[in-house]
Amino acid sequence: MTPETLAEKVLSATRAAFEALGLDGAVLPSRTAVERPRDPKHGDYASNIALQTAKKAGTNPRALAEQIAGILAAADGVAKVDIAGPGFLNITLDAAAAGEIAGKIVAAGPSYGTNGSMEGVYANLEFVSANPTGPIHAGGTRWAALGDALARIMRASGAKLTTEYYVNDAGAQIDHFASSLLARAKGEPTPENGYVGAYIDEIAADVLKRRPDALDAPEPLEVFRTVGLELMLDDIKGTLADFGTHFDVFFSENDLHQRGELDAAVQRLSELGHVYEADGAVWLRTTDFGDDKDRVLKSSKGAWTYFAADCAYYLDKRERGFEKLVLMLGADHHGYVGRMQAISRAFGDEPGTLEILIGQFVNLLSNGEPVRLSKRAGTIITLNDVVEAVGVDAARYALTRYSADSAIDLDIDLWTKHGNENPVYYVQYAHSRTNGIIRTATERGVALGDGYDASLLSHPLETELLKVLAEFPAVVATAAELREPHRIARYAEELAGAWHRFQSSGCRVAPGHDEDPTPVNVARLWLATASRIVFANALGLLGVSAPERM
RNA sequence: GCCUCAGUAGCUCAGCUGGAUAGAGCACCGGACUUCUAAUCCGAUGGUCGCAGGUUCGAAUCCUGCCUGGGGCACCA
Repeated sequence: MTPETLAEKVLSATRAAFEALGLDGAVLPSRTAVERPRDPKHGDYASNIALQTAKKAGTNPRALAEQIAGILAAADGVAKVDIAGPGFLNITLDAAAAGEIAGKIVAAGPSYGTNGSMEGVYANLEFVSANPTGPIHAGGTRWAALGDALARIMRASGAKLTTEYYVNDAGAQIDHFASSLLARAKGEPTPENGYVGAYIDEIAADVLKRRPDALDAPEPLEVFRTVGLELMLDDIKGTLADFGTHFDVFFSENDLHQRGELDAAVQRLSELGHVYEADGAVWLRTTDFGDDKDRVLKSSKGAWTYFAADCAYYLDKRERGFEKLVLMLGADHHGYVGRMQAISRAFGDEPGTLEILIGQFVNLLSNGEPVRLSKRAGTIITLNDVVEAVGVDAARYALTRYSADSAIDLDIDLWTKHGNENPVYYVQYAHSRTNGIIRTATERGVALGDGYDASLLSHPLETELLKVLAEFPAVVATAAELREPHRIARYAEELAGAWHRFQSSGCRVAPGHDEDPTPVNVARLWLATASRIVFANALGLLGVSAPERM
């Protein structure tokens, strides 16, 4: 029995109890959940529904719990229901009912963990969106890992999602980028506000390789702008692809300008009555929507601001049909939240249409000291530096196992260790060990066959492992709802612990060398196979590999 | 000054949409490999959940104020 099924039984038992006691069923929630108690003495699952509803219904939690327990105890698969403390229901399942979950997981395979919590949500998830004037830095690396994992998790929860990278290929920064390239190509010093680093020299050289005539062209700067941008963007795309992060759309800001979408967006905002002119500039009255000051759309010099492009981009996304726009930004951009939300409201959208996730910074540590300089970029640590230091798997795992709200110190020494102090190895090793055990059991004649006797999975550590396995779909759903990929990593670590404990307990999956397989071996092979599936699925949601052998 | 994130074991962090005796890894101490991967496991030690109030049957979790640290407050991009 899955926790979800049990929760439904708890709810229907509660409904029946309300009826029996003549209480008003209107106070009951439409759904409830059971939790896995920390203390095994409290049964397999616990429900606090009596505590949550008794007061509203005007009765005593304990009395209500008594009534629910009586009804629930008679349900299929429920062995025992105890009442504890102020009114907790402690539920123990039949071993067979608990053991069924292994079969369900094996049957579901790669789809185990998918759930419908975001079914029908048509969403756009934008992340990284680093300026194409240089390599992706450490902060962007975090969003690359986190955003990609979140995309996988939301899709596993049924969302119809497009991932998107906004390319700021218009404006002054690109001008500085182009003039920096041109200067280096001519062997001149980098101009003021220019970009420096080995990559500028490389790209300048590559532009010349592709366009040997670049310096003699009628407008050399334009050649360096166009070709340089393309090369830089290709470099970024390649880096992201190597990192396992996929974007459905790379959206060009320049296209917005070319298509006249800024004028159209501002026109629309103007019609809605939120635009005014003052001091020679054109403003959006964002203060009507909670921003702390109004924002300029067009400067007194007649140039569109970046903010005007933001408005156009927002409108473009909405006109492409997305109902929910999720935007991941670094903590250095949190000041943008107010004005971005104001754009959404100014266009008449409901609160919640635009959702902005703010993530804190990443520091790279080596020997306990912050690493500050990048080999290639010269100034700041890049995604490639991080991957070079710890590898893709460790980097992705390290960047997704912490809440985005926490600033993290990524310690190179820790994340390259081969031991259980390194969480990614701990989890990957558990997977490969599971795989090895299945391999050995298979060699010794154990096969899944047509089925297994679920009641044989009754050892306390088997029961515990089954409960952890059963939790996975709910963990995925919660991670999707709260946009918190780190829950998947933490869950994987918990599962690894449960698995290692099970297999260290003397509960053997494979028979001894000269022994014939028993029904217990078969049942455990189902359990091991289910475990392997969940490890692989959990790591898959994080974009981390699940090695067969280590 | 305002906004925002964080403050939980010696260290790094979970837990925070209110629930039972606050957890994990590391570190330290003591154990377990003729047996499916010891890259593992078991046990012990370790806590005024930053401080002070409040809300209630119940607060690490919600509210208010304060303290400390990170980040941010452009007609830049």
